[in-house]
Amino acid sequence: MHTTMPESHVRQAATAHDVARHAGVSQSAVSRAFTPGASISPAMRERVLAAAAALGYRPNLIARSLITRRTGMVGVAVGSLANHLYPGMLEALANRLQAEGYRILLFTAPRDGNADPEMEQILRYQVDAIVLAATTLSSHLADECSAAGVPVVLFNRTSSRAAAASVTGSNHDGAYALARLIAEAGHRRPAFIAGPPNASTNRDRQEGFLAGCAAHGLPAPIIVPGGFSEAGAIAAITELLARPEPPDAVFCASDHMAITVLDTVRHCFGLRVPEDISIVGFDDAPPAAWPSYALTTYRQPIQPMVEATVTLILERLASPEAPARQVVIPGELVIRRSCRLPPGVEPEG
Amino acid sequence: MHTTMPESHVRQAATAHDVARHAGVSQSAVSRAFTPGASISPAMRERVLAAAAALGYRPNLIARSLITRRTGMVGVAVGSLANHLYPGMLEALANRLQAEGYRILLFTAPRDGNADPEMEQILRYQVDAIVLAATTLSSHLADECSAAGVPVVLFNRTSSRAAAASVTGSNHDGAYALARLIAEAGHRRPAFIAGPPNASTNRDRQEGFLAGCAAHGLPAPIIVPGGFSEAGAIAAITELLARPEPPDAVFCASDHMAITVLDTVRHCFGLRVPEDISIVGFDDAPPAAWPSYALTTYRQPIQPMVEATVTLILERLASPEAPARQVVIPGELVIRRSCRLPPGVEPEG
DNA sequence: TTGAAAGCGGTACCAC
DNA sequence: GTGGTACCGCTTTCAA
Repeated sequence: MHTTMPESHVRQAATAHDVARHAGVSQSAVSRAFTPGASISPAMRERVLAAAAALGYRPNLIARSLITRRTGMVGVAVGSLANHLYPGMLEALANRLQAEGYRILLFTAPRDGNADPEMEQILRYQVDAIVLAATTLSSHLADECSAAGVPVVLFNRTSSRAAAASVTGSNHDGAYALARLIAEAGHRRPAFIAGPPNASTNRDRQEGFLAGCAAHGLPAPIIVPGGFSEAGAIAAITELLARPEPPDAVFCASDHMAITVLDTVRHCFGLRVPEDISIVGFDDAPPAAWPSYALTTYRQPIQPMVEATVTLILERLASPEAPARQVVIPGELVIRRSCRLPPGVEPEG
Repeated sequence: MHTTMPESHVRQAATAHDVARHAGVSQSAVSRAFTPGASISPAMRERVLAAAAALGYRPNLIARSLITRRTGMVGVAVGSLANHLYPGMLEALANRLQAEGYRILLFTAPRDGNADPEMEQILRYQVDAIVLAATTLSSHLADECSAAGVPVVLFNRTSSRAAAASVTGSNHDGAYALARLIAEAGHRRPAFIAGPPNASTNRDRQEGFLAGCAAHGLPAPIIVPGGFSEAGAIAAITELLARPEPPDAVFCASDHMAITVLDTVRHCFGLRVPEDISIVGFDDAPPAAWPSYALTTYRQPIQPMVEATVTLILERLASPEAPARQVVIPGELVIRRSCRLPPGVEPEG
């Protein structure tokens, strides 16, 4: 003999109304019981909570958002997760955002380019903010979001438009530092395997590298496109090594490409790194630290970058009228063993 | 003297009502214009669409979901993305789901164990379905979801409870096949570096490996816990190599651990692989194929697994009463160079 | 085909 | 502190 249904499958979910009836109180009271800091007596809250538990009630956050105008969802657009920098970033961002009471609505930019129709959807979901972490996404999209009044933070890229906030590593300075390291280690023929020309991240690294080479007495590097992809990187290094005067130091615009290049150089061309050729990357993605690679690179500190991203979001949510800030997180040179060392310098680890 | 605001920033987003007024029609008409297959004349639709474009109207999917009872969101819970199998899985799943008109609401299980409070949130968001891809999440959670009437699919794990659908690779058979390979290559002292004992995936692989060893004349393997983590894997291999009779073949319960073990064995202990010791893994995660590792492993085919996951979701959404299916996707042995070869067998690549 | 009106499940303001 | 009620933005009967 039982009074309440024995919780069978697929019952219609209990609503605040059901709970109110069950507890013999108003529906408003139910709402208050689930609103931290609302004006409600302990006795009442107790009573409501008991009824809620009995019915397996769960507040409908979607319905709530309709009136509060906050969904608690942050749209995150990522390109390929094949770049080893992004899985860690995504996980850290999700954790940090969860701690602030937000969840990630994830959008992946399809390979074949045009992500705009999908991005249109992201706005229809009334996300509270958007993080754009795909180098390939048009900045037109960022404008679209800003126009819709949704705060946008560009992660690991910038935009010429002032409306978008952004968080990046020190791309220019990092690449400059790598050029200097290469010069001081006595290399004479630098090369640069580039990412997509329209990616701000790639552009800044290229500029920094060229400036660094020039400043430290190196000739202008050979520049070959690699497109931030494995296939592109292989094609690029193959072309470089086919030259009559192959480079003695190669800077890859991302660790992802650098790892591929390292493997290719060693296992396809039988070269020793760094004795025959030095390879450096950018990011300090996890595999860069693996002993098999021991890649010399420039770190983009994920945790601080994520931290800054969340801060920017919260800032703009609090005061939408404030100007968008562009934050640059300083990185650091990580000297391992894939690049010849200048006199007196020791690798880490 | 203007009638409509000149679209400045942060205007309140236009609603269907605004569009209706602007077009001089009813709000219902606006709704119909944006509902494929609704009963509306071309002229009317045209008129509404024009007004919508003029106001920058975007249908509010959240409000819609309140009445349709479909949010178009699928909750996905992942553990650490450090396991290289998951980023690819997540990307593939997001793409596939997007093609079906669904987006991913992402939840990450915090390191320190208890994910239940966060999981409670996932249900409050009224997701249409849930994918559990974290080995560490309690299956109690899966029950919770089923009880709430939300279809659940376990990815890369199973549960003893019948309520949850699941998709896994052929863990038992794969591990069995690896044991056979090890035996036929002439090894005599097998070891197993295990994952968490309560993970179904680990359990199945262990059972398969033990069975395979027994069936092919090998002694029972030494079993050491590795916890699916890098630190655990290092501790495990260190312990194994300190034994008076160290193993000559080590099966790691995941590629993630196998990669770490390979690096440790080579760079910390100065051993040659596979001449001094054979290492095999499970998953065929991307780094397994990198030339520096050339890891012999058993493939879990991500694409078919994701496909099956989406199919299961769609199935259960269409007929909630149908029994939950447990799908096993067959894998295949991937023979590379981290394990000694049986006579006559050639590595791939 | 079209418009009016009743909700969907909550929150917030209003008196009491 | 509590209950009543308007309303968030949309879909969906129901008549016209």
